[in-house]
Amino acid sequence: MRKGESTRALIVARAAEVFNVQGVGGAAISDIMAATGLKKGGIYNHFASKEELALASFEHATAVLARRFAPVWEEQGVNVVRAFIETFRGYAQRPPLAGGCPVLNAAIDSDDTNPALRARAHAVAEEWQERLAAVLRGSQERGESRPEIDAVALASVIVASLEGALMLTKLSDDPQHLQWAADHLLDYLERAVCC
Amino acid sequence: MRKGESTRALIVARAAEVFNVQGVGGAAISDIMAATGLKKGGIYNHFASKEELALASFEHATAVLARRFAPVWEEQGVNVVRAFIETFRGYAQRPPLAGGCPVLNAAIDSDDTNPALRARAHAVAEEWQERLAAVLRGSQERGESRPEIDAVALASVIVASLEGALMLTKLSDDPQHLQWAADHLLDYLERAVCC
Amino acid sequence: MRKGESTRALIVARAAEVFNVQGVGGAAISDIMAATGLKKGGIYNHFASKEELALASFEHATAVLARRFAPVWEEQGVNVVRAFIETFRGYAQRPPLAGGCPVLNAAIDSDDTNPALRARAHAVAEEWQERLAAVLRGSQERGESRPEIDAVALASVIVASLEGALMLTKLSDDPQHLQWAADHLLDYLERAVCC
Amino acid sequence: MRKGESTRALIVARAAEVFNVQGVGGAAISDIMAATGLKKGGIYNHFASKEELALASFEHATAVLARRFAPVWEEQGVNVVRAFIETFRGYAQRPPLAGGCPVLNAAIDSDDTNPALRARAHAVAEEWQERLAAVLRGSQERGESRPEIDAVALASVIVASLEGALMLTKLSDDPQHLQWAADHLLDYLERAVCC
DNA sequence: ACGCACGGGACACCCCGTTCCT
DNA sequence: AGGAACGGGGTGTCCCGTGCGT
Repeated sequence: MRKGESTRALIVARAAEVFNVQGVGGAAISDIMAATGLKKGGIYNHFASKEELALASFEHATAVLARRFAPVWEEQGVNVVRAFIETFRGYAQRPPLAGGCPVLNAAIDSDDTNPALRARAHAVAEEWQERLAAVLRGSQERGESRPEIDAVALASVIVASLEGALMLTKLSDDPQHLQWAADHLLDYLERAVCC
Repeated sequence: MRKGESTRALIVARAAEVFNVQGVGGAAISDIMAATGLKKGGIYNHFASKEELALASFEHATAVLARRFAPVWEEQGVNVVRAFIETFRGYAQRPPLAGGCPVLNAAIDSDDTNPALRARAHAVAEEWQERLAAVLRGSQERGESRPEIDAVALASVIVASLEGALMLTKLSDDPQHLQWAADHLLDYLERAVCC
Repeated sequence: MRKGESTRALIVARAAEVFNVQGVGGAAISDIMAATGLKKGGIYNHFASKEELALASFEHATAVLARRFAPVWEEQGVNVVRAFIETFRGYAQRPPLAGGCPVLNAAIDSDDTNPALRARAHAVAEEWQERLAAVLRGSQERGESRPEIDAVALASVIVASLEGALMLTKLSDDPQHLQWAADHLLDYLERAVCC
Repeated sequence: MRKGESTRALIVARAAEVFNVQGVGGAAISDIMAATGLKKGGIYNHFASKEELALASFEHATAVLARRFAPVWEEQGVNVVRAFIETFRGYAQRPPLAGGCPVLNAAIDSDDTNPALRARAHAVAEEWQERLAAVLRGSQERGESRPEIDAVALASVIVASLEGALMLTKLSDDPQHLQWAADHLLDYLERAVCC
């Protein structure tokens, strides 16, 4: 790897956390400077603007998320859903990124500004739901799950519950909300699966 | 009401929406000026600082929320929970405030800055959960609900699911997520209640 | 005078010296900040850009020059020329502006950039020459000076000699060059006048 | 001449013009790059810093001047002075260096910065005056010139007049000023010489 | 009570000089 | 010798909060 690329990777990695904690609008380049140890010139050598850096940083954040969730999609059948829930539960002890779930943050943080960033967050959330829905539908087709359940709806509920619990956990600084949500979803899943 | 007070009320009402949409840090006084038609002097006559205005605005936002939820707490027994869920479902068509749920926004928007604002949002979320938990516990004590359910946990799950669904709705601009979450919770509730 | 106007006048007065010493391109806004005690916002409140400030500053510089030279034009006949030379000679002890003659500086400093500034400097130099030439021509018409002398040329020589001597004085830090030039011109004038 | 030396000579020659036109502070390395066709690394291979390049460039500029003035000092007696004036007059049609007289430019351009450059310019101006003064003194000693004239002062006046006229010519883009100054000096010289 | 101008401060982006690596 | 990379400074803009005038 060339010198510049490793520097660029460093910037992106640090900036991803800074942006995730402070928001894109709330973070100044000086914060990125402090986090990376580089000066302004060194940062603007790799990115034309703050927005470009923000986009690359979010891309990095989603890549970190993807790496965390990679084992989830390796599971078989409904175990995918269980692994997804457990992985989310792990956010409490071992967050993939400082500042919480980047999807949640990006959804709220960027209102109208940064439509690109918002689109990326949307894409990640959609991918999660689609994958979960596909697994649930497959389970139904194999007769392992109750057919009257709306797979798409359940996938949405799973993601929503976990993200919402993450928010409550962040707000109250109490990881219990995440545990409750995970337990609730697993419990609900048991009844939906067994037939 | 004196002249000044009505002006103050106007400022707070408009500022609440502006802050809810753009965030406290992202909103400039000039935005408040545009929203109220007043000039800077007119605003700073009523509030010492932007932060003070933000606090008063959030107070206003919670008051609006409280008014919206007032009928909920008038219900009897578990109907309180059902009414709570339905009220949340109504967010999609008729949001109490432009920009979405102020609790959700405040939870994400204010990371470390504005600890007072964060505390207020936390208090609202806690109040919701405590009231729902109390209702559920009362229902259990009266033998109307299954005793093995953790009332506090369920209250947390309800709030988390709805707030999370609100986030997904905002992210995808699709109110369906909220519907799914509400349906799911009502469905779950039915099974918990009937015995 | 309103508050802002006095501030503006202060900025212009200080900036005129800074620009005259360091040149427009060589002077940073931070130098103006240090010279005025104001911060950047306070300066840019009064001027849209550095160039606009530079123009206003040069306008101030020419006004200072005009005030210094005002008594010169009050003189009668060829005494105007003598007074002009003596006033220039006074530059050595009491420069009208720190950094030397703004006309000389502007002529060299602004090569292609700042054509407006260059035009102003040109106008001042032209005015001097025209006034001197008019005086000399009047003297010739009254028969007080030798008619074979080219008034326009002599006016040019006077200004050129004094500005050039000013340059040598600046370069060698020796006011003698200015004295020599003044003495030479006065001596030459004597022979041209008496007939 | 080795390859590197010819490159160095090319850089110096081009840079001398760039610096003479834009000033040392006003010229960027990128301007030198554009003028030479070299890249930054190619330039910094030969010069440790911009200032060192500026100094070498000014040295080159003075060498060009010296070559132009070499025939002047070959003349006999007061003809040296006449040749000096005529050579200066030739500046208008055939400037030795783009951007005007480097002595004049250096005197104004470098205020405090680049004291070395200033010293070089001073040395050139002094050398001119001393040589002219020596010639004039020699003429007086030989009884060819009026003894009451201050040779040193006249030398200063000659240089000052010509440099000042050069400035006016540059400012007004009219070579006439230079002609007038030359004519005036020659005319004055005639009267000083004849006895 | 409200408008406006003013000043302080921070920030994004740009450009330049210099060094290092190739 | 080329070119990327980095440090530093500079410009213009925005915003917050204050004070004066109305």
